[in-house]
Amino acid sequence: MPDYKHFDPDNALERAERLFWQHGAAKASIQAVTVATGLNRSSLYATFGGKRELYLAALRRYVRHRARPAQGRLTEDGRGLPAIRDFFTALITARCSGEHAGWGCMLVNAHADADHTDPEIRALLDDHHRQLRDALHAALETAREQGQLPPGLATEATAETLVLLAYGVNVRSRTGADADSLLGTVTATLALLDASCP
Amino acid sequence: MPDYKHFDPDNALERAERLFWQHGAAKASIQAVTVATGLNRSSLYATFGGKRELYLAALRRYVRHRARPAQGRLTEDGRGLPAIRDFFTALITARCSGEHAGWGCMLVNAHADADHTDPEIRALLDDHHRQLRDALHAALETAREQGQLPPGLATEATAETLVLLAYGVNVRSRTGADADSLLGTVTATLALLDASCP
DNA sequence: GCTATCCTGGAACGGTCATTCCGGGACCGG
DNA sequence: CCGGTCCCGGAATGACCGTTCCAGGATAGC
Repeated sequence: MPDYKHFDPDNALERAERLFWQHGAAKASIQAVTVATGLNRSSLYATFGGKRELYLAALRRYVRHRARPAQGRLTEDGRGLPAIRDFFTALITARCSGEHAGWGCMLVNAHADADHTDPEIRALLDDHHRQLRDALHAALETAREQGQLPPGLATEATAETLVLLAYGVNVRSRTGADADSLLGTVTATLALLDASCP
Repeated sequence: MPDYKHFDPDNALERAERLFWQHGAAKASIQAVTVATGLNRSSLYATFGGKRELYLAALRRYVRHRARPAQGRLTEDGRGLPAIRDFFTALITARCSGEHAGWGCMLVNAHADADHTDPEIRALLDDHHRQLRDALHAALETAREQGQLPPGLATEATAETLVLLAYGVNVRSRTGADADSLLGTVTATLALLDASCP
């Protein structure tokens, strides 16, 4: 082994991830990535391949480091509806304040700004969608077992609804929507689930 | 008056609108617009200005020709919840079948692929958001007057929720989500509004 | 210390981007 | 029919895009 990498690939990938996340796949240029990472074009191409591969790697990193942990917290929280509420509260907080405020969700952004005909991207988006829906569905099932839900509720369709609501939150957060009105939608939705037919 | 325009500006704008709608602001090039419209670059620039102005004009045309009519139908439909149901049904049909299937909503796409820091774009998106929310709110108020809703329902927050649900539908339709699962979310949501506390 | 191997830096590539400019021709008012 | 005015066609511009290539330097095994 004659030489070693002089940089941390995952660190570089994180910079790229943030660039793609904030500005979109089309508008974030390789040049911008080299500036953000301090890497040379050659190293970038040698490590990740072309731009498409880099974007895909960044997207996968986003799933691994951002989406999956949040989803994992939801899955491991056995409280039912309160778990769902906390999931949305954390989501809205992350979207409206802190370092990534106004960036939305990279996966939701990818629906619009990435090549949504690319089968690999599409599979990734579909995969994440399914997982989030299943996690919400499991939480709803838990809630039902604990008597938190009206008896006839269609948990599967409701889980899908909650995913779409989360997508909506992510979309709107990009124009700087205020956290309160977004939280209001969650409160209203959960009140509907919770208090109906008491 | 020495000369007249040899083309219909609005027709050209419609072609541009479709291009931006389908592919996004960043990926649709002026070259592609000239091909789609059959116009020369000169005519394009003389008529619309630069790319930013063309995109804004296309966005405004989308609001005028696509978003506002749908919203108008909702506003003029005095039936309350059935009006809301029909609004969503028409939305999902338009998103999942026909000529524009898989294109999503140009306004929702703009959240991710346009420059969401541009104040003019942001104002346009906020404006449309407010109008759709108000239309849904009015429909909910009508529903309440007709006894279709549970008494204590927060119609404002619920209207905002429905807008976000619509955004979610638009996002997911871009990856080719099937209409049935999207319709299921609407059915579940309306069932929650309708049947709760009967 | 030598050598073979890989990484790094920087230049260079062709292509495409948005934008501009000008010449030629078509039209309308007179 | 004529002249002035504007539109259309096409070429040209400079900047930036993603990608490739090559020379030089650093390293690990021997």
